[in-house]
Amino acid sequence: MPELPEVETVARQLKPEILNKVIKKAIIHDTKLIRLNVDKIENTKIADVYRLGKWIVIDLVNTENGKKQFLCVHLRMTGRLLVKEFDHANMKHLRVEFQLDEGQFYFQDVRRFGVIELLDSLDSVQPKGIDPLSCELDSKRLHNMMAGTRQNIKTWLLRQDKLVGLGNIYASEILYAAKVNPQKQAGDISYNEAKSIFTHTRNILKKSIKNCGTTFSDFQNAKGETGEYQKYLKVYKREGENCRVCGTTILRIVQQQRSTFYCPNCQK
DNA sequence: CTTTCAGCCTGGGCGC
DNA sequence: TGCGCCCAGGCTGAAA
Repeated sequence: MPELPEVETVARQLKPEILNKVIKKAIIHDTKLIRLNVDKIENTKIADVYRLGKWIVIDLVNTENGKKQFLCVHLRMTGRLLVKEFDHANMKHLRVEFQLDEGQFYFQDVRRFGVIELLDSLDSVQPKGIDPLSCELDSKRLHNMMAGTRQNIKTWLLRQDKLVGLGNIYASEILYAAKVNPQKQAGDISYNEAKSIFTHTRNILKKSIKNCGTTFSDFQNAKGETGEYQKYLKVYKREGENCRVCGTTILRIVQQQRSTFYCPNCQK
């Protein structure tokens, strides 16, 4: 599922392919995407491409009047932003195509959870939480943020108003690496545990970005390729298999309507 | 204020 | 072969 490393991968790959090109036309194939105002996007030059939380932001400048706009894309579950050439006949679930002065890019989404909209301001997509890769975050701040909350730590890690960018895969992987039981209350996390969670969050996200993210079934990067980080997953989707450290059977539990995978021996 | 939870959406996999 | 059912999960908005 697109979490921080997958979104970062798409933004990084997309940028050199479309930077400084001009959007000539957008064709919407899915009427659910009414928030995208097609007329206003014509003749806008792509000034930048980057990640903001789990959003991909494309800065646009109108070539006629200089007006700035932001094309914001949230992949949610199955969304893809693709720049590769397409055989249109085989292009299932194509939602929007953007025709450039040179080439094109596409938004494809099987399950239609994805969001794509043209905004005058970034206010509505500005993350409330802190980016885990930001230099503003450290162990002490993370520990302070958890103080007083009764939610379990796994659910807390998914809160985008606290940390931006973690999803179900990395939350399980981080807690396994940090040897913290996912059912523990966030408010009961010790400083040393918070420190371990902080360190492993950074390391896991960075390693996943290096490997172009995780692909379980749907994720593809901007060039239509899968990620590689699934090779390194220790607990996610490994229910019933053995822990690679101690051999104990990996468990699956449900927290907040979401699967959590963990080793009951390593994570006490 | 905090925390919980149904619903959105589709395709794949399973049991019968 | 096909039908019904369950599962995957990021996020919103309403309820508790």
